[in-house]
Amino acid sequence: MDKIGTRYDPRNLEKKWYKIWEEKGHFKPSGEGEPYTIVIPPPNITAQLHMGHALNITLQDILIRYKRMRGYNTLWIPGEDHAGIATQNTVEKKLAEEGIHRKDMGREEFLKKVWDWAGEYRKRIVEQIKAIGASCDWSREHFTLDENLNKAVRKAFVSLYKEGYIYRGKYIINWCPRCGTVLSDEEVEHEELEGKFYYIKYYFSDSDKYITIATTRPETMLADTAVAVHPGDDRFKHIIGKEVILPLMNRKLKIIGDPYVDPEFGTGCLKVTPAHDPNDFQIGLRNDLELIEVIDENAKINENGGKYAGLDRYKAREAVVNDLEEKGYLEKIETMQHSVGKCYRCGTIVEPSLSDQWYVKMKPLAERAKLAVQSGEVVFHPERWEKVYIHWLDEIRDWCISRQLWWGHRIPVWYCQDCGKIIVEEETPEECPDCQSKNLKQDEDVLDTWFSSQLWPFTTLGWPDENADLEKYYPTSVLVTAFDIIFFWVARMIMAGYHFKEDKPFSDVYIHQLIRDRKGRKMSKSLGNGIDPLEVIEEYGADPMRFTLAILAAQGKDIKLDTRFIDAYHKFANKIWNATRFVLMNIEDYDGTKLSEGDLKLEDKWILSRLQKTQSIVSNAIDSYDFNIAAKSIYNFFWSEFCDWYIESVKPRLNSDERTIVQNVLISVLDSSFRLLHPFMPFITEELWQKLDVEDGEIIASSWPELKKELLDEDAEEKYSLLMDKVRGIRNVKADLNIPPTSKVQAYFTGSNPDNETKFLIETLANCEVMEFQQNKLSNSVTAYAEEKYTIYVKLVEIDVQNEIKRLEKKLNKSVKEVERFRKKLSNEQFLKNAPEEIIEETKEKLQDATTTKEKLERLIEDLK
RNA sequence: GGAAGCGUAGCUCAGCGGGAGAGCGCUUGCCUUACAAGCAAGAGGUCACAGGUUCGAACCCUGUCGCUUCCACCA
Repeated sequence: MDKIGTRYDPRNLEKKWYKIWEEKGHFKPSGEGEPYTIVIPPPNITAQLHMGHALNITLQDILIRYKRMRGYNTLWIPGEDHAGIATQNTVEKKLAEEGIHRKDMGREEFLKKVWDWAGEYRKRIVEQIKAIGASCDWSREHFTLDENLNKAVRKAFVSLYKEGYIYRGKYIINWCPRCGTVLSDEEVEHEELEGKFYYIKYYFSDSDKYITIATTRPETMLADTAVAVHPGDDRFKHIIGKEVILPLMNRKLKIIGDPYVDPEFGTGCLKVTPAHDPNDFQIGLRNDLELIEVIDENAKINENGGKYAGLDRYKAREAVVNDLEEKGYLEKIETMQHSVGKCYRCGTIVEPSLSDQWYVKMKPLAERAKLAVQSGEVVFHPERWEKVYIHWLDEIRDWCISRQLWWGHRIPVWYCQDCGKIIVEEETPEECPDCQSKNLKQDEDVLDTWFSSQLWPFTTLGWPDENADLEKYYPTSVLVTAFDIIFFWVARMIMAGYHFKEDKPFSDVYIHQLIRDRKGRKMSKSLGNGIDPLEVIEEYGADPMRFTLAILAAQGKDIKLDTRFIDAYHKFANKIWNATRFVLMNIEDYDGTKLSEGDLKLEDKWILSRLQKTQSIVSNAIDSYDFNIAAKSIYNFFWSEFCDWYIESVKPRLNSDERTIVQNVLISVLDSSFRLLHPFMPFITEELWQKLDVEDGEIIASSWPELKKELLDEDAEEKYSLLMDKVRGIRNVKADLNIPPTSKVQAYFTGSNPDNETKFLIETLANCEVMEFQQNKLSNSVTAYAEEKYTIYVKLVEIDVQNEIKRLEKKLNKSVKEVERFRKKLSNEQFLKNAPEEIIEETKEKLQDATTTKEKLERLIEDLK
């Protein structure tokens, strides 16, 4: 038997075991049993692994390891996401440091650079995922920009196009001037900011009267093509059809009536800028207004902006406001709160602009996805996220899928340069089918990253090729993710699953929390409040980190993480280590003799019964995604019941002829505990299980403990629990009287004398001598501890009688209150009439017990006095 | 403007109809030969507030206040 050190040191053992598991092929599906499949939410290659990933990966790994041990044919497919904008930004930034712009090097050269970079970072993030212990099948690793994914993306695009879901059109889009691309509505984050509300006079063309219009973006007035009022607004009805002169630009604007205008807001008059505001664009369509663009793709005023051309949008705002003021057009400026859209990748304020983009019609796809959740085909855990999901689907708008980037799946669309034909095909066309021209040009844009991500649950299984894997593992079992990507990803996967595979992509969606710092703030680089999982693993080990995350994974909305917690569960790992050390030291001579009927003592029956119950709780909890309950339950069982009570109970027997029996139970409980703990703490359990040497192979591939009903023993549990009370009673007296635990006291129990087994245990655990009961009286050498079922007299050398009276009176006080409460309850006729029989019985018993205790205490105090 | 979640011990949170729980922190006593990263014993709570339902409410309902978040085109 190998010896182990006194301290748990995760450093070497984690890397060692990960390598062995992988080499032995334990991460691959066994090929037998019912399939249980998870596809990993592919982390962005730009991301440094953070605690959110750690939580996400830990929970998936718990499920996979648990199911693997339960005999499922488990498959966990790993992979990474190419993260279009984020990656391109990162590489561009790097190039900028060398003074290079991507346009200088050209598309091909730039992409080569990105691929190099991506290769490096993919490796890095894979290493980080492995460090957490993720038991995924690396032979099936995928990348969202892989060739087979590209094939899938092209097929998806072309079929959606041919079925009429994909269209191209010129609409107002969210433009990020920093990233130089369009963003989908979901990629815009809104933030409430304090802004200014400018009131501007627009004079009528035929009089010296004017109307006042309020706006937060005066620079866009350069592109105004109308003024709108509500058609039912009595104040303005009569001016509809008249014209005003646009200040600074001296353009004539027609006043139109449009129901969009809210008479209550601002002045009730709205300047209409169809090319730079989504609502104004709609008004423009309804009223056939001219579109004038004044802001270019770099957020600068273009040549249509007259003297302001070339100015940045904010500089232009200043200039416009100055001029307005100077020329007397500015009535007043107020401050107001309004929400501003920002790019979710770089934080730049987005510019609504007119642009030609590709869209997916979402309404028809959303219907099926909605039904899936309403009918229970796909179930969210916790359930409340279903509302969020359904609501989004109800309000869904078309999805802008083109991006003006280079890093991504290029749109499979070609334009004939001669006849203008648009060709949408999976394979690059040779010539134009209409005019046979070979002068074709592929669309410059790429697809939104989420367009490929939505196909992830089946592209990772080989789609669009039909194959055995797809047949066997689709639909997958569960998707584990955080709520922040329900719209981006979860909903779209469900839509895509039904559309392309005619089946759901997964049965369950488990939504976990976001990790925040201990003050509840987002972890971010700029705040410097991040906790780096790799540093945590380095300092505490992956196992304690995993256990911490699992035990904190209750159903709230975020986890406020503090390294204090990790420290606590690091101590738990150390406890496991040392308990094992103790057992190993005591089983060196174990001869392999199995137990036979009748060998077991009370404490053996008790711990084995407790173990069965713990097993049930852990299994049920994992089955229902209650990771915290599972972790807590095994923690309590192991530390408190096994270490603090069982091991302590059993120490003397290890030096007796019962040694073999105890060895048996120790090994058996430890073995099962390791198995129950393995999904949570894979490394330490593997290491120690090997030392225990109960079975060949690795624990990762061993079986989950079966519930042994014959070991459930309510009698033993009750008896042992009473014994625990008695032990606590004696310890209590000793502690209250400052008697060192090492000093042995004599204890007498009222009622029947404890049997030998119990007597022995009490003596062991409370360090006392249990004496044959005799009629005691309290005195300056005898004190007592009273409970309803017994009284313990403790014999000592000398006692401070006054202190002792105080101590007992304090207890008495509690008893009196209890008696009162139960008595009152039982004298309530309504209670007796309505409460269930068993509750009434229970209450009666409680009153009886409390009364007994109270009377005993009164007598004891009387004795002392 | 809608919607959701949360307010329980000093801190972080669990419990979610029948005697207030955990970890950390705190107090006291212990180097009891697995572990001082430990053992034992404690102190500490009108379960945000106000109503209601119930024999009984931290738990269910309504409202109020506070914190957080999501959605929404109010210029």
